[in-house]
Amino acid sequence: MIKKNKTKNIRAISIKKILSAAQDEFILQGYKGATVQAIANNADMPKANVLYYFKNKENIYHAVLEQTLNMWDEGIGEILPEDGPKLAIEKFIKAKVTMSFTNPKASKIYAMEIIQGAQHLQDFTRSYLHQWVQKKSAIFQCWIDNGQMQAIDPVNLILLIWSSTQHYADFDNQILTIMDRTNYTEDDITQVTSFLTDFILRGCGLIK
Amino acid sequence: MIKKNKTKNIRAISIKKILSAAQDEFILQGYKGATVQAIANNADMPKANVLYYFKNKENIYHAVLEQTLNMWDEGIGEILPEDGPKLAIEKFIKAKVTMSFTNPKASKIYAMEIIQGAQHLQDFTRSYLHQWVQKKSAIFQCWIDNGQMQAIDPVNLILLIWSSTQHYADFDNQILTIMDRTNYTEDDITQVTSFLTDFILRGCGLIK
DNA sequence: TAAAAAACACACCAAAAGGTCAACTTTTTG
DNA sequence: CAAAAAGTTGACCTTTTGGTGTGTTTTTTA
Repeated sequence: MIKKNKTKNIRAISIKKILSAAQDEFILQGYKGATVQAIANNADMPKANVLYYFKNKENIYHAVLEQTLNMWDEGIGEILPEDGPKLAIEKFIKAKVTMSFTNPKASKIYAMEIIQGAQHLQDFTRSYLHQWVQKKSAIFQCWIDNGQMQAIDPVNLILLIWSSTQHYADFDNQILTIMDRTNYTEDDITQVTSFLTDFILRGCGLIK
Repeated sequence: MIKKNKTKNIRAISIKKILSAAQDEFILQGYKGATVQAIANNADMPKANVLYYFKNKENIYHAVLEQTLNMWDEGIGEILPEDGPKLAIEKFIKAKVTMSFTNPKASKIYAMEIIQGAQHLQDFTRSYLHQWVQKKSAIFQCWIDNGQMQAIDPVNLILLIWSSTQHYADFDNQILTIMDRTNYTEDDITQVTSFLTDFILRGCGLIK
């Protein structure tokens, strides 16, 4: 039993190393540009060993993508009817900003996949997204109908929150260049959260 | 003289065809994934002919990138001190939204380049951007100091406008999936412009 | 502790792709 | 109209790279 854990660990650790190395490579070089050899070097193991754990490059990418989608899913935040518009938006923005700053790589992989036409994304992922937006839009619409917030198109609002938060992850290079810095600091995350929260709540007419 | 124009035309037309084909390929496949052969097929000419006009693949990409940056530059819009905050922001948003809908490909190429670490972008481009933001921020700061608008961090404001407008180009696939459609319509551009203009002006406290 | 299973790793192969070359055609020039 | 310049193209070469095969070592099992 004790020994069984050892190989399980070897497997788990190896896969983890490979996926982490692969994520970096896929971001930097794109799907085709990332070579199995480079991933192997990055993971400190021979190429054949990488291909022992994953049949081929596409499987590696799929695993990275799956990991990414899980993170995206976890970090998407929740919009609950009982929270009301103000608190719900605050929570939503905070979740997304936190995600962007703590896991920019997942955001980048996802962004590249979508920009390139979501060639590797399954249909169910797409319909899942569609449904998510549908459901959350309905909640916003309720609040609008109840007079809890003014009439603002919920879909466009969701898109704006997504784009403005994810931007800090996807375009970190550009933003850091603009700010004349090399890394985000702990401060940035709170600073950006408060900027976006204020701005968007005001845009929604929920604060003055 | 007349004859001279003929070859000039051949050249111009060929280059145009190649760059257009290349842009599509680079978006769909990434830099490494795009093959000269595929670009040639797409442009309806043999590979050797493509390489007659451009020494190598990197040069093709550089030409596409240059074209992209020029468009980005033209479409960036202007922020003029004499316009005052309200009109300036309106113009800025309109320019960016129009760009996103009429030339999504340029936006995508640019986005991918930045996400991947701007490996092919010259330093001067980066410093240019830095200066642009610096200059425009100063104008916003002036308006704030003059009491023409409330104190909102100009850099984050510019980033929000960039991200929220470009999102419609870069993530068009996702957005269309969410909306259950296959193409943007003429209407979308005006609809999005008015949504973003209202929302952002309200976020800036420039309208109620 | 010995056999089986899992992990490791070198050497190799075949296909893909970037790029060159040399011959040929069309257009321009004077 | 003839020579030069520009454009076209198939064939070929070389490097890269995804993937396999085979033998070895380590770990598990009973």
